[in-house]
Amino acid sequence: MIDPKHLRNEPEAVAANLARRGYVFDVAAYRALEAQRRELQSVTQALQNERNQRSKAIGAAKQRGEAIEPLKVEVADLGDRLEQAQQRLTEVQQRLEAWQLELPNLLDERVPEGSDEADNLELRQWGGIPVFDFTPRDHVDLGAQLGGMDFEAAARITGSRFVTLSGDLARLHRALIQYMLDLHISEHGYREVYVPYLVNAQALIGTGQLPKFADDLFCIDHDPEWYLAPTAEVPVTNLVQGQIIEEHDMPLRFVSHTPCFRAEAGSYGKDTRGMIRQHQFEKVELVQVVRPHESWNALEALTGHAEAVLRRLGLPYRVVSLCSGDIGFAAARTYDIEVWLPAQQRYREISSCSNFTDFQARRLKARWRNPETGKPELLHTLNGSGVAAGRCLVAILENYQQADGRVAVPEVLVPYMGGRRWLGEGEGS
RNA sequence: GGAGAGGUGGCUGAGCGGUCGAAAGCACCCGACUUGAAAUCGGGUGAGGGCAUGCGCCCUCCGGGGGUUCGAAUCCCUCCCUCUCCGCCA
Repeated sequence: MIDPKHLRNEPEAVAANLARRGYVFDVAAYRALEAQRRELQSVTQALQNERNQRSKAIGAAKQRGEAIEPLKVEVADLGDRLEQAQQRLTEVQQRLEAWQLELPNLLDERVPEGSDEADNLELRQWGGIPVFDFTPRDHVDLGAQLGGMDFEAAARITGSRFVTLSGDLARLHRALIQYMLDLHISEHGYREVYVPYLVNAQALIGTGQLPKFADDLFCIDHDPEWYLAPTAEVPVTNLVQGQIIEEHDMPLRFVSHTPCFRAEAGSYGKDTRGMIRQHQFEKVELVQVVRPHESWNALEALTGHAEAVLRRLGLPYRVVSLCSGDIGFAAARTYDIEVWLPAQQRYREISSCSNFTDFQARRLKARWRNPETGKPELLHTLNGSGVAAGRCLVAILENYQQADGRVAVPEVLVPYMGGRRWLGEGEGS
């Protein structure tokens, strides 16, 4: 949520910022509603004040042993007037709040202008693009040849956009996750957390998935409604929901391995082949909870932590700064890390690292105690994939493939693979 | 699933329907004492919001929602959560 005070004081500035996203904020309509709110609130509070005074007077009179019936008659219609005013105020307040919950975060000024993916700004590349003396196969073909990647079985069990892995591939997938967790815990200072995969609406509102993006979520038939978490960002960031964090505990750095569930509504016909876009995938997520003044540095550090995974795995990648038209709802600034996929001859997103500034914190009522003021103040939240396991598996298969269909195991994963150096030979394949 | 207890400020914990936003303690801040610190003493200290934006005035908040009442932290209904015991169980 955008700071309501800022919204009130400078709606034009907010509108101008949001316009960069292509979001139209109707300042006049907002002003009108806000004026209504102000008027109704003043009236309501005046009535409440009167009620309080009268009630106190009645209480005092009663204690003096005076008759209170005449006093009660005087306030007979006060209750009705108050209730009416309150109802209208509540209605306007709810409309305002609903509106504010649908406003995306303000963009940082460094976010490049643009309308879509094509306008994202490349910041750096790492690793040479591999050259093959044969036509590289994609991960689906490789998986079929290696055995153990079965989309048909998953379709029987559930439907499209699911996969089953078995043997070496299942183990490699698990090895990746273990490796990433170990790296972030032992070298990057994160604390591992285990969290619920089913989350309630309030948690999703807190991080910004609701109310606007309900179509992207799987909802469970349960009262109250529960949703399958689309990313660990939701349960992990909500660890600080409603909390006041002491300064000496900050910054908080959490890493969590979870499955992620996405309805992928609106992506029909997109990436229908293979594991790139699934309803269910595994991810190792990095979340940071920081003091406001350090969040921009934290974004650089967090992105570096995600990059470290790809460097250690020897996977070529680039980092792009998402443009104003492509950046997510809650983010003030986002770096996407894109890994090279030889079969597609292009970079594909494997991590997305964002600074949400105080946008999520305001929705979450997540605060820290600022020692300079002694008061609880909104903190800043960040997160990034570190990294998506499914897509990383794809990248390893495609980048490490050999002419004969075997796949080399990245050096750092060998210990996690029981010493195995090759997929496609020996037991397990 | 069955039975019971409870959810109050940063924490612990009081609170006959009427100056209760809430006692007390802890923690914290300021001051005094002290060479300094500790201890002690005095004072202060919840959050969100509206109007004024000089001081200030006012509203809301005692798990969530609804109700009774002139008036609710206090009574009623309902939902959620926590704890204890029993049952079942990965």
